[in-house]
Amino acid sequence: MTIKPKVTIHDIAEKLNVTASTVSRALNDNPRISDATKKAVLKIAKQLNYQPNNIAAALRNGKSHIIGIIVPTADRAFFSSVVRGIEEIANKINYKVIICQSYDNYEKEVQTVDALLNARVDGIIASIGKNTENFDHFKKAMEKGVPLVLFDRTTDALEVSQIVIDDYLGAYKAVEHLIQQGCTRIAHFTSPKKVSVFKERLRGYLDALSDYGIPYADELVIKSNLQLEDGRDSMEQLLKLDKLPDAVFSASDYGAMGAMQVLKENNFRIPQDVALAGFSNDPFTSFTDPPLTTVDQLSITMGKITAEIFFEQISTQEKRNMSQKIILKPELIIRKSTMRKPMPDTPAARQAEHVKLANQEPA
Amino acid sequence: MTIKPKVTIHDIAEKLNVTASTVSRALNDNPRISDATKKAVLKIAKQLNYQPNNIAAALRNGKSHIIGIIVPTADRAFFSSVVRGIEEIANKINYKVIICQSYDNYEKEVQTVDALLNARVDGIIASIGKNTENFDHFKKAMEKGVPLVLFDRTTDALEVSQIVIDDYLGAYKAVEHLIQQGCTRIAHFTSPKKVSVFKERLRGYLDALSDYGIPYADELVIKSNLQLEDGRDSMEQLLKLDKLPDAVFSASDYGAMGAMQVLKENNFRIPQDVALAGFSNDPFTSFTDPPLTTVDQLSITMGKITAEIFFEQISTQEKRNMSQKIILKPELIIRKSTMRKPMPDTPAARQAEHVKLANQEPA
DNA sequence: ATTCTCTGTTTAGTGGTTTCATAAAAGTAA
DNA sequence: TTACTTTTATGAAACCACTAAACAGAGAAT
Repeated sequence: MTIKPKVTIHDIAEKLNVTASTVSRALNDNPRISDATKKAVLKIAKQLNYQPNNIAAALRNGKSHIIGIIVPTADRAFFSSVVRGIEEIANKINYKVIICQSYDNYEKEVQTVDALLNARVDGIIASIGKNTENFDHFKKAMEKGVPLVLFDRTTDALEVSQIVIDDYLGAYKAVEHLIQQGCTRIAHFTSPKKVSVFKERLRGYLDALSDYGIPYADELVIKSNLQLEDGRDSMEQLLKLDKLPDAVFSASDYGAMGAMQVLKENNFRIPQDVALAGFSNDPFTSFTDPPLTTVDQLSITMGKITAEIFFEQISTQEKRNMSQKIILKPELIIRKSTMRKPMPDTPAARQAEHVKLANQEPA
Repeated sequence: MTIKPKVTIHDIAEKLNVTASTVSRALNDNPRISDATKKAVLKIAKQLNYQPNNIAAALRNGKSHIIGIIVPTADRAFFSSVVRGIEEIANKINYKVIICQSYDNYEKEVQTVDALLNARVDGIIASIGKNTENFDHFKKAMEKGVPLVLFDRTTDALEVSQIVIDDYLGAYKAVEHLIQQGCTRIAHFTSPKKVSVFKERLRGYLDALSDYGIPYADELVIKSNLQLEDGRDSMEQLLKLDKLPDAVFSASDYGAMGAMQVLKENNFRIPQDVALAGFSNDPFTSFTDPPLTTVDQLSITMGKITAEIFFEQISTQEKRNMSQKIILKPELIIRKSTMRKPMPDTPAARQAEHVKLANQEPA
């Protein structure tokens, strides 16, 4: 493979006996250049196989046309969907996205923000790590004039736009649904971490119980990391109670899945003996048996809206310092794991019977 | 938010009464600068809140320390895992990754390569789109001296390093396992597309049958897009046959899942009546009932190896033009959907009984 | 006295973009 | 037609922030 020599606008200029500035203007379709010259430049550019150098332009313009995304990990369904949504919007207006993973590690997150500032990204879109309690690194970005937008895992400690879903409402809807299905002893799996999403889901759970006059029982709220194993452990703990729950609302789908496994291993019927609901609408939830009722987080939508808000903000100078909080309404996806009563024949009910996933093809 | 003024190495230089080059060297820990000067520079840099400008350095050095990744879509489990693996390695050596989606669209893929060349990425890692049959855009990148490495969806038409899994072997293993479980009429779901992975899986299926003396039956090989719905349709088609199959090996997990749904709706027992195996080890496969036997594609490993090969290649001049093809051995994940005979008590068997997913936490 | 070594400076890029200047062409008013 | 203004099309040079090759001066070693 012979590497072809690099060609710059100066090479084009030389060929045409004009200056580099003329070539630059011609390539940028500047109205002050005659059509004839533009055509000639374009022709030679093609002929010489000219490749623009964005880096040089970025240095001069102070804009890289690149934005940084920070997520805890790139391969979790929710985050990869958001990333997909962001890239989709960014791509349309010729922006590129750098993706960085914080692994929920505070130091890594700090370093990442710094690395993105070094790279001179035009802005940062982030979902804050689970262990982050100090936000100086994000403040630093803002002080440097780098716009910041947060999604899902956000904080009110920063004056920035945030896009979140209403975790409280999602949880409330789920628990309300369980109550309407006749459940009266509803357990809840939550996290001990100080992450707002879990606190909100707990609040939704508590309020729904209280609104429907169902007494709160301390032993029914179990804290864990909400992974599959934790869900199993939590369910086993519940099975040791004198009075068994007749429903479990887990703040995560994985937790609910662990509970489902243990229930089935112990020959409980779902939902007749114990109804089960999760949170996130992870792709796997539609494939369990029974399919798992869960709360959809509108991940792709969240990515697109996040990107739209972001670009709106960086495009107009006035909006640069405006911060807005967008709260998406999550959707309760009712599936068989909670259907103790026959559903009325609504579109939603039919949908619940026959679930399919979009946009998933084999590799 | 008041935006602080930008500070450059010149500002630091001025403060210390040295030149910018001295500052530059000091910051890069160049041995020609005395420790005293280095310390002084570092101190002032910190004091002035200096932020290095990678773009200027990139322009000067001709290296951006950014690599581009092109995948069909970023939110498919397999690809997001690979991306995760690549980012992980890249991050360790201070490289950033730009992620781009081709949506399996040829024109988009061509544009994307061009955009990455404009961005002056130090290399490109790509998985080729399903509809791409001309590779000139990749050749162009190589001609410009931008290293290219392909993974999973690759082509032999380019002289580049490729990292793939042995689809043939994976399929062979799956079918062999079905045969060993006593299945003799094994159907196969495949794709009509000219993508090598599916052709290889088909070849593995055929060879396993032939090696074990099982006759090939044309009506048992069904072509489709391999999505969930396609799997359902294909299974329904199979159920209309006079002689039903006693196993289905689908070239995709979604296809297998569709089949599982239809079989359960028709009260067939899995695996006793029909055994089921998929391909990809998508996260959902461990949560179906019964859990689905499938072929693991080692996605994170593939990402890491791809990144390692890539960086090895760009770091040493001699290796730049060396292309190697790495074929990973896929692993057959045996789960209940194919276990018609009791398993011997091996570690693998115990693992199949009790599956858990790593690194999956709630959002 | 000569040659190194150490530490820094000078200078010249890197590839575009943009401000300011300018020559030629075109338009306008007397 | 002449004199003056305006417009059009382009050039020259500065600039963005950093880096590296070539060069230089002081003190140490030979």
